Amino acid sequence: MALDERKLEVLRAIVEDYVATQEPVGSRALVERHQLQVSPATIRNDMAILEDEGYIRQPHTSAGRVPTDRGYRLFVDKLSTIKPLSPAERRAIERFMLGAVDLDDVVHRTVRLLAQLTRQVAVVQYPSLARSAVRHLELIPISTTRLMLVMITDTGRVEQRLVELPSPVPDTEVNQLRQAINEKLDGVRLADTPPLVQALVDEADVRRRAALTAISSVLLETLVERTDERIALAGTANLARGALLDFHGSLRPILEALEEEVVLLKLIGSTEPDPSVTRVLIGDENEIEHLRSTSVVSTGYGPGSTAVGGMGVLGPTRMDYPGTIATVGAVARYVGELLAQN
Amino acid sequence: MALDERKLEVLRAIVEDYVATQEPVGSRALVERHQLQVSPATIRNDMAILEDEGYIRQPHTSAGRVPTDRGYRLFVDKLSTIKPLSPAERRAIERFMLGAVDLDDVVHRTVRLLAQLTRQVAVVQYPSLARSAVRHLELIPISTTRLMLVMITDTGRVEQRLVELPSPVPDTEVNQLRQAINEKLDGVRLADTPPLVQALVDEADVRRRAALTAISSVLLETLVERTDERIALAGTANLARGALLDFHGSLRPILEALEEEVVLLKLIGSTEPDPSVTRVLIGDENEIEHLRSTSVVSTGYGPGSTAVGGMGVLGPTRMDYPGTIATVGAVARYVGELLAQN
DNA sequence: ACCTGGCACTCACAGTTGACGAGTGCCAGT
DNA sequence: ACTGGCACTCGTCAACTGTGAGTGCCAGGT
Repeated sequence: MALDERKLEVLRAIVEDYVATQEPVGSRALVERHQLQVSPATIRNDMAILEDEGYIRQPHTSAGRVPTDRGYRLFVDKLSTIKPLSPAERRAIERFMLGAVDLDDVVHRTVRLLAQLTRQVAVVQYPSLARSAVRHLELIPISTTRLMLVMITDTGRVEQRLVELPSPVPDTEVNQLRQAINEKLDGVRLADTPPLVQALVDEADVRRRAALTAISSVLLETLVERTDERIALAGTANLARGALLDFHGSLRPILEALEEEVVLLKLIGSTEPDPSVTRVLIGDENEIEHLRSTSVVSTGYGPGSTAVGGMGVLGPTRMDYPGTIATVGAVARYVGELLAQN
Repeated sequence: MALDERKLEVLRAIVEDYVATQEPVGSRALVERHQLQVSPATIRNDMAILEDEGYIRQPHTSAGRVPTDRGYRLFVDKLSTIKPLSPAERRAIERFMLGAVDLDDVVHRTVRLLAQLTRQVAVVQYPSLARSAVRHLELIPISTTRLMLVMITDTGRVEQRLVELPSPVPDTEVNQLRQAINEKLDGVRLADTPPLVQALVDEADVRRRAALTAISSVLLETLVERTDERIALAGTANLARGALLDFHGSLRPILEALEEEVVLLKLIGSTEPDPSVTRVLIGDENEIEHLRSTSVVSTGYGPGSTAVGGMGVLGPTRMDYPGTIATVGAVARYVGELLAQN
């Protein structure tokens, strides 16, 4: 069932007006605000068809029309052109990100920037450990039977764990362990480390074996197996803006969902390896029940052409899709470049 | 103006009932639910006096009475006894905190635990760098002109910064630098490091001076001067629970205030060095304008008898003060013990 | 085949009214 | 010093009404 040119134009007009005004839009208002060269009655007929097809609906008789999730989907896929960022926005991105001192700082600034630019809730996943490679492993003696294991990845993440040694190990021995471990693991992607770590333990002479076993179990258990994904969140206050209309008043379930890191990861964690793709999930399409009244725009980011993490924003289905998509994409690209510089 | 015994009892009853039911409480309900051996009319007289003194007020004529901020203050200071935690709660604390792998994990678990137990918004400050001491400084060569500076503190915080060297430095030299720095700074409280760092630079022979200058400036600028306080937040969904009644509907300003780390630090950042003191800020007493309709219960925590950071919860002025105070105190003590073990 | 003006119809919304009841303050009596 | 009684206030709720926006449909025009 193909919709003719004008009906599509009507749908676009409805989406744009509704997003802007937040009020159901009627046939008269439509012909007035857009240059549709026909009468309201004609538009009404088109609207009736659009409603039959499920693209728009009436909140109640004698109200204007509102886009359905399906309508937004068609709009996003076929009717919208991506808005280029304004120079002011470009400058905002650079100014905001300048002077970040470490990865934590980068992630925090990014998430706040996104929230501010889109005026929505922003989510940024830290570079995934699973997709990072080891840059360096450091062993720092804390006492004779305790080591601090510090792992630095190529994406700038630094993780540290305390290792309890079964028996005292002298400093010189620690140095040798460090060297051995680094020789084996340097540059290896975390997901590929398990067999190498195992080999390290197996090949070690008896003297070192106990210590290496302790270290390797900490390494494998808390850094490799437990996919320790971290998340930063900002802009929840933006949810409260149109809460009454957008979420019929109850922010609670949404705020609750946002506190579950697992949920957030599902939303923006990129299964998509290509960071140049931006995904849009509209209302219903969302798997998480409590977020059925929201839309999510997300993408991956990374120093090269493969994503190491995801980021995105979440807002009411009634959102400015073209603008949001452009902003999320631009910020992700910028962060990717920033990461590439280290 | 001293209030006699019964009037205080009436105030306590009003606070308790109002906190429980969230509805203005009238004289009849009061005599029915509490064993005040007098008639409603008598209570009404007492109430009139309590109202004159500013401890309670009427939302409108012909409604019951509601405590004022001043009334809550009197209640907290004089009328409430601290509820001991239930065994279930004690067990919850232990179960929840067990198996934390690093400081990040401890802080995250703590803040979620607090939010869950009190059913309010919880805030936890990371151990303040300013109050921590250096346990170890590590220099990790990334390339010949780049070092990763990793600082580990006695409170378990690990911070890392990239240092750009003006000229290449060989690995052996890096080892000597590391040793020199650690000898000088090990165990020193961060606040006391600047003169020592300066001395290090001054005493260094010319060969090392350039590298040391680079390192010291990163150290001083981003770790010592910039009081890099970090904060974890959880339980914002709890705000939405009674939002309509407690905050006349607008969560927005509160959520906004909670996104400002500076604001949160003011709230719970302990100026109080003694972690056994629990502070309560009620409504008006709060400095931050947008949080005038909330109360904050906070305390310091630390491995010993001085606080290294603060934690607390924020909720509507109508909150269960005795329970909240007890919970915050218990969690803070538990975390303190946990930190002492490292 | 498509568009248009006209018209009857629907229905949310806002404002009004009145009954109800919770709660008070006051006073006279014990 | 407390109590019962009583008049009074005022918010809440439900029922009712008028208004206007917006629709669907139809008959007529191009």
